[in-house]
Amino acid sequence: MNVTASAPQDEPIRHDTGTCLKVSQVIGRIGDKWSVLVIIMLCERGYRFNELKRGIDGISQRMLTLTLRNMERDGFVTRTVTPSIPPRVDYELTEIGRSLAVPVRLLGAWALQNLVGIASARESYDAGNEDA
Amino acid sequence: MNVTASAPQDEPIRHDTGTCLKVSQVIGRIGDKWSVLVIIMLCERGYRFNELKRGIDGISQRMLTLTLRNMERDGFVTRTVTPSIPPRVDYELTEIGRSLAVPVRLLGAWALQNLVGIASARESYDAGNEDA
DNA sequence: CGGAATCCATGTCGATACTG
DNA sequence: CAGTATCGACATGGATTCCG
Repeated sequence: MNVTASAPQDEPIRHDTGTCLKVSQVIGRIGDKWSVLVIIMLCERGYRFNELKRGIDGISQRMLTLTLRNMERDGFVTRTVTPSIPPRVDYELTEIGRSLAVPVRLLGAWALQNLVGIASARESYDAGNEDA
Repeated sequence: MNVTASAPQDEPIRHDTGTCLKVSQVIGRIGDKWSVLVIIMLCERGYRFNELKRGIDGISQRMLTLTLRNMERDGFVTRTVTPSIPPRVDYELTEIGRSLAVPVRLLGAWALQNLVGIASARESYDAGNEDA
């Protein structure tokens, strides 16, 4: 384990901590509290700031701003300002953002299929440990 | 947006905040700092505690324990104790854990392909904002 | 070896208030 | 409308120490 340099070509897919760390970081980034919701919502079409805010139940103004800023920084969304009165700001997924949406939705589909299993696994676990 | 009940059957895949929230929670769970690394490493084969610790560069004993506990609780890994001296504890993915590994690896593959693009997007963004 | 317990620094997030 | 600024609560994570 811990192949920091390149693997010696004698194995299919090596574990490589360095690479996996980066992968983990990306997943950690979109794994924050709101990014996935924003991505999935923007899959449909572009949205304005307050549309997103209303669509994503429970998100605060602050967190929506921060989430969008991070996604913009990573190149996942575009931010289009129309300097009218009142001002109008539209967000939409970039090409890379849409490509990200694909595996994200796959993970989402997996989550949906396994929600019940996970919940019951937790129950069993918690039940088995409460007699400690 | 915000279809809490069922969608009015006139659209293919509705956004449904309630469902997406659960999805987001699952992604948030595996989106923590270490779970993905553990999952990917356990894909190869079962590992002992300290093997995992050595394989995942930078993880503390505490975080490995917590991560494994959470994954065990969700039913992703099994924990097998062999009460020898010294004690031996083996971890391996369950069936559901292996099925989770599939979309996780897909997301990982996406991350690998887009690492460079993301990095350069950040540079552009940071460069464009430093004159503010 | 495989933890559990404690302590502490930092990060994350929500609520609130203010701005152009 | 679409933010920014500030604050405090809470969660996350690392270091260290102790235990069976």
